[in-house]
Amino acid sequence: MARARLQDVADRAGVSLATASRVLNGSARQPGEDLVGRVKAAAAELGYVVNAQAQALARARSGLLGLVVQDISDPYFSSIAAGAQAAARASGRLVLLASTGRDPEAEREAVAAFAAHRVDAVVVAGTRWTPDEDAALAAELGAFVSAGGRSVIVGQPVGDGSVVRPPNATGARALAEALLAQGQRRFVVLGGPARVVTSRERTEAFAAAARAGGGEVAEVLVTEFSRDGGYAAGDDVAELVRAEPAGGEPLSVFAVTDVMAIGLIARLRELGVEVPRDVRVAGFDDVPTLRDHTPALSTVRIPLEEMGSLAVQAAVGDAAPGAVTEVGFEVRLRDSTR
Amino acid sequence: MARARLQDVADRAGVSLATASRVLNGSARQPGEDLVGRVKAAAAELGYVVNAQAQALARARSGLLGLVVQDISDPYFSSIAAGAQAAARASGRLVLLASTGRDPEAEREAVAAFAAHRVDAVVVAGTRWTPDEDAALAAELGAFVSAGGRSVIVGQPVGDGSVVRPPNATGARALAEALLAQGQRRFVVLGGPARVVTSRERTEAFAAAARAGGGEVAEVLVTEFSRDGGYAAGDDVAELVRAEPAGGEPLSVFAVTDVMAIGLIARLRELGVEVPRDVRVAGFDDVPTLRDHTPALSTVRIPLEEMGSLAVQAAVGDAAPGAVTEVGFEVRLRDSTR
DNA sequence: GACGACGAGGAATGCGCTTTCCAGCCCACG
DNA sequence: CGTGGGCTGGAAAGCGCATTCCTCGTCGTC
Repeated sequence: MARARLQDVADRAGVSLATASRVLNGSARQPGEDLVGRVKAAAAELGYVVNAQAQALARARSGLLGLVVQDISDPYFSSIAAGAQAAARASGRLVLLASTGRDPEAEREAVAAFAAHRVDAVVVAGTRWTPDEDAALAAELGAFVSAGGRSVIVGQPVGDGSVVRPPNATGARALAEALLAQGQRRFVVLGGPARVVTSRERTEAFAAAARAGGGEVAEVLVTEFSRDGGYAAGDDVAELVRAEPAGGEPLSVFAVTDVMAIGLIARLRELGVEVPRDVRVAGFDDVPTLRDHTPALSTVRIPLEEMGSLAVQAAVGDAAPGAVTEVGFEVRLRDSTR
Repeated sequence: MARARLQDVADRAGVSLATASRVLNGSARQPGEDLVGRVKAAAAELGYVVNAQAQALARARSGLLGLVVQDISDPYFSSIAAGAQAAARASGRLVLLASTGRDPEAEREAVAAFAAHRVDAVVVAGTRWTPDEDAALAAELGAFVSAGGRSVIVGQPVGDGSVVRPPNATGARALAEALLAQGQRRFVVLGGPARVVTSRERTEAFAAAARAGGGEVAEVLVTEFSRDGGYAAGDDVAELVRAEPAGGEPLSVFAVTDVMAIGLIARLRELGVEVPRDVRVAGFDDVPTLRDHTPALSTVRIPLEEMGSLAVQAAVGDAAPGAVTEVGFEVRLRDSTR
């Protein structure tokens, strides 16, 4: 059966199209009670389902929210997505999702596709790259915004638009200080490539704070920004550990994300290096799925769901565009750095 | 600046609306070379971005795909979503995401909202509940399908529409057989409430196979269908373990999902019950994020991303609606059942 | 009792695009 | 040289809805 149109409902109820529209789709002006009843009954009988596309066209707003993340299967992003989705629903909007596989060009394409669908706002979550690689995205977002859209970045700012800022520097600094307070002095930082801004921010802040507090950063290891990167770095870390004078304080490794820390620990275990006995390891993010890892991972908790939710609120609320929201964090020292 | 319309492009290029449309939006009929050039140039100069809403209205297809999952932050669903999103992109479609928090009514609402947005197809992922609770969803899907949409379920069939079937029964059976083959005989099953069909399917198949193979199912524990449920059941399991005669074969627990198994193991550890020394634990799903858990979890791997991708292909491809795709699985015996 | 204000319902316009249908042209062929 | 077929570009009719006017009826007021 073909879909009923609003006109069909109006005909069946014996009213005009305008009246039916006012009854069914939330107009400020409500017709008389009898008409309302007739229209609603007719709509129910016909199984009328409003066409949101047509509505969007007529109203010039789609009720859609674009969310682009770098990898939806990564718990970091899926947590953000959960928060964003919930907030979007609360605001009566639907979420258009794009998962880009960490490809800057795919990010740009996603924003372009969202713009074509006339989303009310777009939220881009994920670390930034080099200015060059970000340029295309910035341009696309700029075009979108200057055409009347709103954009919010979760991560490092790119172009204009609001930003929800993860506490990379402050969190990494606080973590360093907490480890120093425990008496740890010799550190290794395990980061991703320099072009990954999140990695760079955490690395630099941690290293600076460690040195400022009297610690030493023995090495900054660079690997892939992923679990497998952490795993791959296991051999290098094991070597560093073995080169340490026996009997001293164990080395402390700060892996710039939890998943890298997890991969690292897995490889170390295979190599017979025990955490925290032989080397301590801390991560960053406190992703929920890894809560039950052994040894329990010391890390910096950041409120991922809240970040998603804040981003959406900034995107659809009446907050001034261009606002920067820095969220809180909490250092969690657990067994992996005992 | 207001958005340029196709009409503006046509005017600037000195051609008709029809010609501009044919040039820019993939018509079979392409105008002469000079016109094509002029139109493209005009579009570029104006920064023209097609309005997909209007296109959808005129073409009567939206290029949208609705995906409803029960909890996007759960790695089970985020993996499915990753596969679905990738397949959707490959087919040139955008994904509308709804995460329902395991609320059947929210599932129904999501499908209704998708129907309003005239998605080409909707994919519903997640376990089913009781027939009563599923009725509303079934009706909503039925209406959507009879209005010309397509629907695919990942999980247990509800209403008509195609199904991508996780190998719950066959997988659980195979796991039981594998454990029996290792010489294990005494089992406990840790499942969710009976209304959670996925839990029921796995529980029943496992128990039947265990008994058929000469094993004994000492108990079927019921808890929440989540990590916390597994955690909460830890005390009961610990008690069962302590009640065992010393020196015998350790008990084997089959938790119907990995996350439940993880929660269970976490609680057992707190209680001083070691896995696998004091009790063995197996899970189901083999979610990627838990790959590095200790002890490594014995489980049944199911191809989550592939399931998402298959569902989308069934939804947008020309496969016969109503098809049932059962995916494969692989029993993975690891340390937790040694 | 007449006039004006107000409110309720309906006709019509437009949102931005696709797609028929038409008219005009050029070429080939008889 | 005339006619028909095949193209090409354009005009126009929707797609399904929101919303602005407009009209008409009703009630209140003087």
